Amino acid sequence: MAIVTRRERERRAHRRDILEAANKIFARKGFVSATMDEIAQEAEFSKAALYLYFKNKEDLFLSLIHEKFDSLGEKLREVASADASPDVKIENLVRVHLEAFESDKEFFQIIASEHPRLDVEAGDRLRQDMRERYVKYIDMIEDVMQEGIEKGVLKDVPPRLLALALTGIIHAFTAQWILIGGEEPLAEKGTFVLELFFHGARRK
Amino acid sequence: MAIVTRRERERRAHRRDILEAANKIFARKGFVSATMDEIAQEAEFSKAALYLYFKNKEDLFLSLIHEKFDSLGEKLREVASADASPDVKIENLVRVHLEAFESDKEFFQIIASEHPRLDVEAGDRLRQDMRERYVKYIDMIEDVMQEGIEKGVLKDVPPRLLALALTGIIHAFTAQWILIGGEEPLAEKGTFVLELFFHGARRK
Amino acid sequence: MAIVTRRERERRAHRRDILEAANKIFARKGFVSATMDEIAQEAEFSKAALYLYFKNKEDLFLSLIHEKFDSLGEKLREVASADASPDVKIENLVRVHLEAFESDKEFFQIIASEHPRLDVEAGDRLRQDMRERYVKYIDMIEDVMQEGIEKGVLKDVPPRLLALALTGIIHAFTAQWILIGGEEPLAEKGTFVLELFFHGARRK
Amino acid sequence: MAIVTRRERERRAHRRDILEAANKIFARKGFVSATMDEIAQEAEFSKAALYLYFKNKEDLFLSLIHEKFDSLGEKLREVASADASPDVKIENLVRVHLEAFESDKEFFQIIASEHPRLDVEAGDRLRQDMRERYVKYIDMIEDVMQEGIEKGVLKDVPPRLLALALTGIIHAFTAQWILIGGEEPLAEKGTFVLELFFHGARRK
DNA sequence: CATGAATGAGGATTCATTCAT
DNA sequence: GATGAATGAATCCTCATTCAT
Repeated sequence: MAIVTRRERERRAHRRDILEAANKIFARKGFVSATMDEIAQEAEFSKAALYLYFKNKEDLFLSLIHEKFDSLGEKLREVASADASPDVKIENLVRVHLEAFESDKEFFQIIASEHPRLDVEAGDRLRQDMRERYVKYIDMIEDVMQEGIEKGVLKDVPPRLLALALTGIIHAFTAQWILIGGEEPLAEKGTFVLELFFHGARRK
Repeated sequence: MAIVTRRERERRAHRRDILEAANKIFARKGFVSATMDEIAQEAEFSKAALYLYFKNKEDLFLSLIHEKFDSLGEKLREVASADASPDVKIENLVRVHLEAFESDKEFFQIIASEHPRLDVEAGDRLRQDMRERYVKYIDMIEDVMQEGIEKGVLKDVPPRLLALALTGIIHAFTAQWILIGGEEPLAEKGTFVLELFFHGARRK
Repeated sequence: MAIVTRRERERRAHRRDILEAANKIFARKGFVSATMDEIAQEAEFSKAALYLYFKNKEDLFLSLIHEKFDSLGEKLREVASADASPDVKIENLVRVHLEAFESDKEFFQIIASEHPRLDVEAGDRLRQDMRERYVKYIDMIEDVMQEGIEKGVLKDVPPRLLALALTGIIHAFTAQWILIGGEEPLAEKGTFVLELFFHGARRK
Repeated sequence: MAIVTRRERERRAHRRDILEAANKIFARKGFVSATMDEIAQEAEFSKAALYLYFKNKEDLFLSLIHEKFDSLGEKLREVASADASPDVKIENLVRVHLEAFESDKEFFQIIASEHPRLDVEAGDRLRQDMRERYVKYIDMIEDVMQEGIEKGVLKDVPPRLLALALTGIIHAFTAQWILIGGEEPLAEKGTFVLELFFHGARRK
């Protein structure tokens, strides 16, 4: 059992406050346009204080990405490794996704906007890092698809393509949902996503 | 008979050169991080020269967006208004999309990355403008879906959701394709996209 | 009892240093030609530091104008509202003026050179602001003239014209004084100014 | 009799057009802020054309100053060297001044605003040059004052101071006149200027 | 003679980051 | 640990001036 001093507790709380502020600002402006000044203001700390908790702007950004991404990853992993049929797993996958998006709209805006530039301009840690996370995330979904194929639930096509298709649909819905203000419950769209993914759009 | 002097011809060519350079740099760095200096270098012009052709950085960016977006829009409009069954139209929609992405990888990277921040931080022309284009683009696809529903080809569900699903799949495939380097022909994925969109992933 | 921390004291001192440097440079080059770089250099600060104390170049300039102008205005107001005959008031007016010019040669060079363009190209705060100050300044002198007329000391002519004439003479003397290097004491010219203003140049 | 070809005539006309445009723009913006582009636009010539008629911006400005200043100087010289009493000469001096100001409001705005910076930042021709003109101008007026003193019309005080006082009054009136829009006839103020200069403001 | 096009040399402003207190 | 203050390194944009046609 870890002993956590008051000092340590406070430290963590402050760190969290800063991350939350960063989340808001990065979502609003994107990585480049967001300024440390703004984030400090939002966090109600001095600019210099940010540097006590994070090495630099990139580190702050990355920490944010890691934390949130890991949290989603954790949930997905649970779903994927659960003892359930592929059907149920996929259903849960979608649900967890939509719930995550809904509860953290701001963060996923960041992801959506910063992701595409990742492969180019490689070299710096940031890009490399985000890319890896993303790949791992798709990999995990691919695994579920693979299992679905093996168990005869899904068509025998490249499972990566299935993973991409599913996440593509989810992301498109989410993007649209953000675009229209993110008010109505997103989770409700789950059944539609699944219906479409499983059976397609053509009338039988 | 349009009289085009050599002067005018050169002017247009230079404008085009700059746009192309901008395309490359914006795709690589995003709007904010791209610098006029870099673009000038890429275009083999002086920085000041850029300002002879475009009012400022935003104008340059917007001109780029307009031009390319309009070109895709034009092609989609042709497909949508052609005298063909919804099936064929959707097939063509996908094909045109993938072709466009393939032939202009760099540009669509820009779109993908700049779009998400558009609704936030709105106010300036740039955001407003891009947002409008995007909505118009989805609208057009929605119309095709609507027609498909009316003609009994597609399930009777909100056509906008169908439009989002289709573009979501396409974008996911494209993003992945870009991620892995954009080498293998993207167009080949068309049949898979259609199969998935029409019939879903479940084995019958 | 005002509590002034060392921090605060230093801040004010630095602000003052920058204003003084700005005074010098603006006087030498005029508002447009003066560069923030030069001012920073003169103030022995980094260029960026200037922006910690003033919003921008215009703000720096305006702050300078305000401060000095207000100081002169204050002195003139004292003179004007004193309990004294118009004769004495006018005498004091001239004296205060010449003293102010003499002790702040550089600043009044700025005024002289930036003022004329104020009415044209109006619109931005700077112009508007300087113009208002100037009008208020002439107004105050006009009031003294008005009083002189009412008390039968001055001829019954439009008091504004008298105000203009007096300041005109003063400014001409000052300009000349600056032109020849501003070395000999300017205050000595006071009696001559008064003699001329009161009795004119014609031999009796 | 000089033979003036059409070529030559046109050249001069163009030169004049440019000078006039420059007059307008310099008056509006001051030397530094005025741009060659604006002047070209106003003159309805290409920017490059300006350089066919004037070596550079400074040369254009100086040419303008010279021309106008010389014209005023010429008139003043005529007045000064006329066969008339000092009284009449001074009267004419004032009249010519006010007429000149009135007919060339824009130009004298330039003078008023650019003059003060002339003595500092010396070295470049421009400053040097304008300064000389100005001194010569005051000198000429001083000569008339000197003559007035010698003929017993004016008080025996340093004639330069008298010259400064007279021009000071005139300039103050003019500045005010410009400030209020320069509409009402300025020349009417002549008698007031003279009355004040000769007899002062005190009631007898 | 005239001009459209091009550019080098700045200049204002911003911002991540460092330090002394 | 926290912060106010300071700065170097960009970055956008402007403008006088030159040149090929």
